[in-house]
Amino acid sequence: MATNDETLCLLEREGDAMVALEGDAYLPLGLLHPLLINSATLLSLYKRIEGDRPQSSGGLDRRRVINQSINQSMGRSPCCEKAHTNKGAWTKEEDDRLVAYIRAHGEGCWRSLPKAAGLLRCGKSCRLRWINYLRPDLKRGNFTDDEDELIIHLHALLGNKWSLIAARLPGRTDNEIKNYWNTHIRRKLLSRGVDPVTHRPIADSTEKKPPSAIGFMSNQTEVKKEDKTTSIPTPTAATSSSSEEYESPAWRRQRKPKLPDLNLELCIAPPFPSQLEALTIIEMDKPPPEALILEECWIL
DNA sequence: AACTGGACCAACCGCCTCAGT
DNA sequence: TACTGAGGCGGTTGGTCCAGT
Repeated sequence: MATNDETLCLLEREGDAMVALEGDAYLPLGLLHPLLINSATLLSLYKRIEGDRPQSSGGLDRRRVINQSINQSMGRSPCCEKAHTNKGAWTKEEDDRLVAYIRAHGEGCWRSLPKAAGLLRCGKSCRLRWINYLRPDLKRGNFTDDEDELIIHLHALLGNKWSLIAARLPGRTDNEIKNYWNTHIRRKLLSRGVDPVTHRPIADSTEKKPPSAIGFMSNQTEVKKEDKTTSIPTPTAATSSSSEEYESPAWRRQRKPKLPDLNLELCIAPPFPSQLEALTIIEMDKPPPEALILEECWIL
C-alpha cells in the first residue's frame, strides 16, 4: 500500500485509531504527526520493532517492551552529577545567568550549558526553565476564551499530547497548558456536563474507555447503567496512561467497529497553515473489514 | 490569630525517541 | 545492526498562596 505523506490509510484496530503500514502492520494515529514524523520515519520505526513479531497484532505491544529493554541494557548514566546540582526554585541570579548565556550562545547542548554558564543545575532543569519561563516569546497572562476553546478542541483530537497542543498556541508552553487544563478547563467541561477525558456528555461516558485521542465508542453498545454516580475523576485518574486499565478484554468485546468520533467541525484556523498537511485517506487493495474510508482529513 | 484545605503552578522524575557513531 | 546519549515528553510532586472556619 502507499505510505507516502499524502496517502495514508486510517482504520480502527482493537478499538484504537491506527494508521496502516505495509502488510498488516499498524501504528496508533496518536503517534503520527506531520510536523514531527513522516511516513518514512514511521516505517523505519515500525521495522525496528517488527522483528519476530508472532502475529499481526503483537507488534504494537512489543514496541514499549523493546524500548524498555534497550534502555535497561544501556545502563544509562544520569543526565548530570546530581550531588553537585541545585534543585528547587530558581533564583534571580540563576535566571540572569541562564538568559545571558543563551542570548550570547543560543540554545543547544543543554548538557554542557550549566557548566559553561556557571550554573549548578542539571541541563534538563536549565532547558525546562528556559522553555517554560524565561523564553522571550512567552505570552504571560490569562488564557482567553478563544484559547480555552482551541485547547478543548485540540485535546478532543489529540488527547494529552500537550506539546502538540502547545504548538498550536503561540507563546504558550506544554507545561502551562497541562496545568491550565488540570486546574481550569477540566472544571469548565465538568460544569458543562462534559467528560474532560472523553469529551462526551457525562451521562454517556461513565464507562472507562481507552485513552486514545479519538474515541471509538460503539454506537450500538449501550453504556451499562450500573453505578452511574458520574463521579468526578481526580486529576491523577484523569491523566492515567495505564493502557491495561482501559484495555480489558471484556471492554474490547463490547466494542464494535464504528466511525471515529472525529470532530470534523473543528473550524478554528491553525496558526501555522503552512505546517499542515492534508492526508487523503485511500482505500487499500485489500482493506481490512473495519477500514474507515474518509474523503479527507486534517491531522493537526 | 491560628489552623485547614483547596487551588495553583514551577519544577522534578522517569521514560521515550531518534540522530549519530 | 547495535549501541549511545542528548533532547523531549507526560505524569507527578511539593511549595506557596489564599479563602474559609
